[in-house]
Amino acid sequence: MSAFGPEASMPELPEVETVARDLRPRLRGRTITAVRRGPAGLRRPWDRAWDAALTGARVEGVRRRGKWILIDLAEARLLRVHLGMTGQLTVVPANEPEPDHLHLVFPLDDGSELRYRDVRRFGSVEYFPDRAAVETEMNRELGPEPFGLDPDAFRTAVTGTARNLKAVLLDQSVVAGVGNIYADEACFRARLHPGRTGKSLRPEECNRLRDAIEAVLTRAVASRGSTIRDYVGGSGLEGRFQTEFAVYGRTGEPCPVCRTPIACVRLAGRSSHFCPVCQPKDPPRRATDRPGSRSGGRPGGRAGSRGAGRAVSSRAASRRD
DNA sequence: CTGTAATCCTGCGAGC
DNA sequence: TGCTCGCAGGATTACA
Repeated sequence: MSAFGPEASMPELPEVETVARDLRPRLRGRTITAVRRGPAGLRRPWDRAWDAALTGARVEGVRRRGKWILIDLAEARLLRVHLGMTGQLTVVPANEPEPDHLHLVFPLDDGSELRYRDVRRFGSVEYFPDRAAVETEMNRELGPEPFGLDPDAFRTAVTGTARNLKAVLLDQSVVAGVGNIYADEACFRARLHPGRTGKSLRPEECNRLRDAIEAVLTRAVASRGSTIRDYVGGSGLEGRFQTEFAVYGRTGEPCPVCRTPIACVRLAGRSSHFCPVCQPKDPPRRATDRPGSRSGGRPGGRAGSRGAGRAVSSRAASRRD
């Protein structure tokens, strides 16, 4: 592992879930007593009025949605955090020495404090006075959580686009929480080339992908996510899933299944790792396939072509009113 | 519609 | 030793 920065945790769903779980018992029931800010701004600018709004706010709970951490505050208010690439959200004793790149500190009523540190400042911390309004907006932009995905809806979303699988998996409106690492790992587990187009997948391949996403993320959550270099979760413990990477960051190393060197190409603007043998680019044709068996009569589900102005895009498939 | 690339940002390692 | 450069990438935006 040489090409990764020192803070590179690349927080995807498993890492964010780990942080949320670590923070939950440390934050629940606590009251924020002040707000301190560092000089550097984050992705979304901090509103000075939030200082007063947060002071005295009691924390009711900590949740995760996609890659977002949601800190529920009393009176239906919300603190929303995105870790970006290098964000770290921790609760530590207030007398703990402050590290560099510390951007936000929320002292708590028990002598500890919630800290947001972020070297590359791709992350964000935002306050919302109306929790329900934010959730409505998030549910409009985010697809379903990747656990217990409805196979039919997932198949519709995947086969309804000409984009490649890597782009589809990174699209948070299709499935929420998948990032570059777990997209590659899921494609490997499903034995699908990440450059395959969504609409080229047969139903059985869609189901394989669906199952692979869930399996990879479940295992990663159980391992407390992946630690690349010295990333730590909200409690200071390291993740272990990086030792289970089959393809990610393993360019040139042997495929764990067939020993073929892992390849790396750029897809959707991201480095994409795969086994050229286990994940063939061309859709496999089975000997048992009857020639000419799939002809007419597509089930009439016409999802596209909505004339309205808004860009509904692929989101329509997984959206529910 | 799809893809590509730039944007934000810092640290690291390769190369000179 | 010390410099530049490319790269890492989540989300967003502009453009081909």
